[in-house]
Amino acid sequence: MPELPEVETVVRSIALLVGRRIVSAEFRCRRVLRGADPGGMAARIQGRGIAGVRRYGKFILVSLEGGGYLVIHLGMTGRLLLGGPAGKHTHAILTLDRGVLLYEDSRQFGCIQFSEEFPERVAKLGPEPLEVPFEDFAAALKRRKTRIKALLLNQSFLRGLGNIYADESLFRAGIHPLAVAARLRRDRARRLHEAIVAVLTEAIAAGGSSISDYVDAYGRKGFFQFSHRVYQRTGEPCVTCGTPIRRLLVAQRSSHFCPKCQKR
DNA sequence: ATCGGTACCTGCACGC
DNA sequence: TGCGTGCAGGTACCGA
Repeated sequence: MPELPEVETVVRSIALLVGRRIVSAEFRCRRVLRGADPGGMAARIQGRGIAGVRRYGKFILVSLEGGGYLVIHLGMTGRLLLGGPAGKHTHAILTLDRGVLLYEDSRQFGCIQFSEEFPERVAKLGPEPLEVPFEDFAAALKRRKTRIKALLLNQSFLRGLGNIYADESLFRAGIHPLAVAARLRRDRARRLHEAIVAVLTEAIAAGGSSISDYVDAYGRKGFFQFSHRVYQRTGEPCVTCGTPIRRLLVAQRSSHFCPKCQKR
């Protein structure tokens, strides 16, 4: 679910947590702690103030007063909610000096971890797609022989794109998902760079895409799903030429494209 | 060093 | 009503 625009929307919706204090913490699921001890982790964050909330690709870093970070990834079905009753898939409850923050994740692909240092996993990510200069992007493309769709999903290439926005960007750039990255000519790389920026910017403005269960911290859905041109539109007519949208597997992920507008 | 494939979970839509 | 199948915004890990 949550790709860069959704995570950005969540981060903006919890920005008001800065300055509040974590009074107590409860962790109910070892899996989303990646094996850490629930009690020990709660003890380390209880009583600490929240100094900042930032997004790095699809990661959320909550920096704590006195040092250290809560490192949160929403996986496929993760949610951060301000208030509301805890449910079957509530794995973490942070009680604040004002309000409560819940972490829910039905598939448990996401995680919450505590790190004293800036986390290695985040440091290793590629550049932000909305910030990377075109020359850097083009040079990185040239070095990769993999298929462009797989590369766009690779977080060490760019951080934050997922299946929806990779497909939507490739459509807007007129590039076939199986095109080899290193063989893209400069003008096509330029179109792709511009398409990524445009798609992500529009999606953030729309509050992200709510396919099934994505909501922000107030439970509000996004509405960029109404602007998808190819993602999960298999068989429907291309908005540009009317050709039925096709689906194929690339790197084990569904890829949606127009066979006429996106030539190999 | 890079790849493609598989595993990890739960829930839902669908056909029978 | 229930059961089997396939699919879903994600990453980590394996062997080639």
